[in-house]
Amino acid sequence: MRQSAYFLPTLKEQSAEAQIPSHQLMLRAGLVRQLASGVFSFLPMGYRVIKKVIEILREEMDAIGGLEFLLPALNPIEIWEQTGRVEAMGDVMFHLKNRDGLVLAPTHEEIITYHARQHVKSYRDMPMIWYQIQTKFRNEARPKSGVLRGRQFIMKDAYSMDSSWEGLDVAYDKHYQAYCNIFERCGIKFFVVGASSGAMGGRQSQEFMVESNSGEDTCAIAEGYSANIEVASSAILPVGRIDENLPIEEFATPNAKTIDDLVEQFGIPEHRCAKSVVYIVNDEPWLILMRGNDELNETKLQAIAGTNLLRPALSDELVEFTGADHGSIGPVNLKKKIKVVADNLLKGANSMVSGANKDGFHFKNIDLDRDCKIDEFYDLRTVIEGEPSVVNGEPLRVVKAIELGHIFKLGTKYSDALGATFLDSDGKENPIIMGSYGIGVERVMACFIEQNHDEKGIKWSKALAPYHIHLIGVNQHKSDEVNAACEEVYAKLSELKYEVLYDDRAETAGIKFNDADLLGLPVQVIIGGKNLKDGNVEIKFRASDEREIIPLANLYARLESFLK
RNA sequence: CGGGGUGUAGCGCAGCCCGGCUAGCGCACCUGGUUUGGGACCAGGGGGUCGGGGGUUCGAAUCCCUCCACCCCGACCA
Repeated sequence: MRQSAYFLPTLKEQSAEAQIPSHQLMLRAGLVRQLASGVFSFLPMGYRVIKKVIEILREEMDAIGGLEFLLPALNPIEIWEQTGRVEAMGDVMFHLKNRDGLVLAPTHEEIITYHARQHVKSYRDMPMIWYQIQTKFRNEARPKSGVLRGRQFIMKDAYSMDSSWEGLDVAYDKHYQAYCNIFERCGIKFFVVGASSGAMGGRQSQEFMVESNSGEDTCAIAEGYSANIEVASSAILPVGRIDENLPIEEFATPNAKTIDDLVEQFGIPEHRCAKSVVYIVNDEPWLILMRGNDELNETKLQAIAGTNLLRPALSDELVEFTGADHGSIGPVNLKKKIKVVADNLLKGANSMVSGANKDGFHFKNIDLDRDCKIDEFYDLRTVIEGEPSVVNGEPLRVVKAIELGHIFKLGTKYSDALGATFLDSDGKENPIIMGSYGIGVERVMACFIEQNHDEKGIKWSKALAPYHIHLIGVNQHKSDEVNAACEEVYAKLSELKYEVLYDDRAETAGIKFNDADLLGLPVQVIIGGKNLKDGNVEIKFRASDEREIIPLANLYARLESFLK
């Protein structure tokens, strides 16, 4: 492709709008332009990268037996009502204003299940893997970070259908391996974490993550262990018992509202404090007891409660249920009998301090076994950097990460809701057992750039590069010899089927070099009078920024050995 | 949805607080000339509803009201 006839609007100056490297570089290198908040146009060069990503996705999905569909973004709302997800999605789902009964699909479990119900009627019809690479619409409350969180984006979404749970395990493992292949082929460094299934429903799920300060997720990782902070646990020791088990005693704490206050004013060790919070879970109050200043992990609470309809109680609710306001709540002498759950670290603990359910007072010497009734114990806390890993005690690192892909064992949530059943070999009707697997296409592109750039621009891998070779004529419009050599090399490279971008513009050398480094094609072939008079050309490898000056005659062999 | 910020030529910005001649600068663009291996130089030129609406004023990019868009932090997030 001749650059003189191409549309590649590179920018010398940086827009203040773009805050993260991938967003800045996608704008500067002429790959994308923003049309509205969370909505991007892909320009020809950027779309070539998208197509490279898509082709890798397609090859790897086909390799595990996936069948490619193209499902509509416009969906009848009735199907979504049958699975209860109109409510679950809430504002995230786009609804049309001038046509009742249609929504824009944020994902496609419902539609896949709908078609499966029509045609997958026997255990002999499975296993099946159906996938598509298609545009999703999500009305994000706050789009951000360029294409990383958009209101419209391309997703590779796949769905497995099996007649047995063992079959689901097989399909899940196939996707796990396919995803590893995909990200390795793209040249992205990633890790996999155990994750929460969120509102998707289902059992096991894992996320494919890229460590990045631009990420919105937080993960705890150590050798042999990695988990989303939403589900991560650690081997930190329980509070336990001390020998001196004194009788429970009330004491005045007029100026202590927080655990920190108790620690400061009364010298109580932080881990001997039990913090109480009240949540309204499905309209039912739960008192939740946590150690010291441990943070309640709401995602874990949602998983335990089996609902995401929960919220912290309001002040007047606190008084109604416990008898006290914030800062004086505890598990002993609750005004009303409400459900009490506690973090595992508090199991069997004694000599604890907690609120007395009377404003301005706390109890000390609480023995959780003796003085109050805890209904259930769960892992409810959010892990903290440095805590020992449950695998081998190594300290956990807590890092920010971008979610690139997510695989779920859905189970029968959607097949149950939509009545997608099959007959097994005994002639018995069963719901189809499903899995769901997604990769954000733009995120793959952005994550690659996050990991592969320098101050001058992008450093594309061969797999994702929009073109492989950047042929640069240095002042070729002033030299017939240079121009002739460029034209000859361009013709030859085209004949050899290389993907070559030929910068034949009448621009100065500096502009061409800087544009080339910004765009970041893997190899630059630089033809100028300086070297050409000795029969040489220069090649520059963008990833390493190494240069070689070689005889023109050797160019093709050198390129073949590099790009092979 | 709460908090903060921004909106002036295609892009990046100044001017606004403290109202006042024809609204500026850099880049880009057009014409002519000189240059030519890391974002050249000279000369000339085109391009503006100062985000929209309303108000105050002799006079508004500038002050007030209101709406909108975009960015950032938080909440939320399959």
